[in-house]
Amino acid sequence: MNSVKINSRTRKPKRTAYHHGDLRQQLLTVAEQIILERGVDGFTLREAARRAGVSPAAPAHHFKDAKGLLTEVALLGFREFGAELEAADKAGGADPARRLRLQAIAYVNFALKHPARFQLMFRDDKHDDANEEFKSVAAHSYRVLEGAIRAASNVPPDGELTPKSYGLLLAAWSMVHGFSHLALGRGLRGPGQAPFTKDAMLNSLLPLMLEHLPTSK
Amino acid sequence: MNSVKINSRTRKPKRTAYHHGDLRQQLLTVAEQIILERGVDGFTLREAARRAGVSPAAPAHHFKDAKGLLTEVALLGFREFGAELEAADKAGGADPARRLRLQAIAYVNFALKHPARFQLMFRDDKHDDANEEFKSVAAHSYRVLEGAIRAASNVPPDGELTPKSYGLLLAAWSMVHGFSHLALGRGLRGPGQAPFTKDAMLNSLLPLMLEHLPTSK
DNA sequence: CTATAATCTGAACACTGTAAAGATAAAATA
DNA sequence: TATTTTATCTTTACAGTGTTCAGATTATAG
Repeated sequence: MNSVKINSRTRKPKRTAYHHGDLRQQLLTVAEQIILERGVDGFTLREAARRAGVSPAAPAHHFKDAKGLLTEVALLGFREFGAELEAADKAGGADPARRLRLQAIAYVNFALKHPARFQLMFRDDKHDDANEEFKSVAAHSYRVLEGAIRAASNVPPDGELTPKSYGLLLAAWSMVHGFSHLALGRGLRGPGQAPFTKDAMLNSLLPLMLEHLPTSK
Repeated sequence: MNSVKINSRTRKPKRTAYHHGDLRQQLLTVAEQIILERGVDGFTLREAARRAGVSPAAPAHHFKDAKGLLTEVALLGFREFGAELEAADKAGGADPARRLRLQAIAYVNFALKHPARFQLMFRDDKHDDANEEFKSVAAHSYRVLEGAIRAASNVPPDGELTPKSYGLLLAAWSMVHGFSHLALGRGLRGPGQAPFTKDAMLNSLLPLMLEHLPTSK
């Protein structure tokens, strides 16, 4: 018969070996599944341990505590988020308004595609303040946005943002961020109180709103 | 000497009477204090009971569960919120752009003055979906904004919003909502990573952003 | 004055995060 | 290879949580 690789850990098998072998990574994986299924606040460390097939105390050897684990998940989220913003920015070519618009779409697109991850990323109370890498990765996403604003406002990369350009940045950021939050909540309702589909929000509502995305100098 | 009213319940006295007398109201009061001190997720029902000087099981006689209590707090928040939006709207007189701008300021002002309450109000997972009164009160705030949008877009009170006017509504709402969220988080930082004061956010940053608040038809 | 209903307590249960001490196995060293 | 060291995981335990249930107490209605 097929000889099966001993200790092949694909899903969540009842582990036979005393050592897991890949616990750190698997905890990150199941943590993401849990917050997707149960929401950010539905996450529990014990449930994560359970899904990874280890005891409740095992995660402590890989993460300081529950917050530490979630910070790491949020960090990974910001990595992907920043990369997608950057890709959108590049796709905008030399047109500042287009760069900004494509970034805005990428922003909301990410939020709708990874709702739990996105919500976690902006839930400060679930992050470990002391994690410098997290702060650095999060700051990178900010700088991608700032780049497009600079281009739109003719502010050189080294100089400080002018008040006016900072106002533009705040307006654009707040707009996409607020829309993402509203879209992920229960507040946005269509006619007859029916909730919008994600598709409708992304392809109908968002374009309507982006008509009002400021791009001026 | 001064005769003291027996059982005068001003703060959190060790209650002598078996019945509290005003438990429902006091639970609402201490709940608001708790989320202010410890954040929305720092709230526990047992702590609320402790502060009210009753047993952990007592709140169940006035609220279905912890969610029920928080829903009530959020409801009261929306009452005040709606009233402040309405006042701002009225103060705008006959000028639609001014009505919108004053509402925007009132929106952010409320968020910064009552951070915990505001965050609770928009944390769907902490609300009881079945509470019709909550939904109704929350919807009222929405309609205040909608009113100003109608005025700005020349849409009569009975007709449906046009796509364009709905885009305007989404843009304005998202902008103030997103700004409020960012302002209450740890994301917004000034030069040298120093956090902005609430005063700076309200009186410097917000006006800068509102330069880009759309008001067109 | 009595019966009923509202209100609150105490004890219990099933959870939670995390700490401490010990078991196991892998890796490093001799 | 044999032994020590280190990393990883388990077991046990503790304090805290929300909520339920049976009973105690008091207010209210009849």
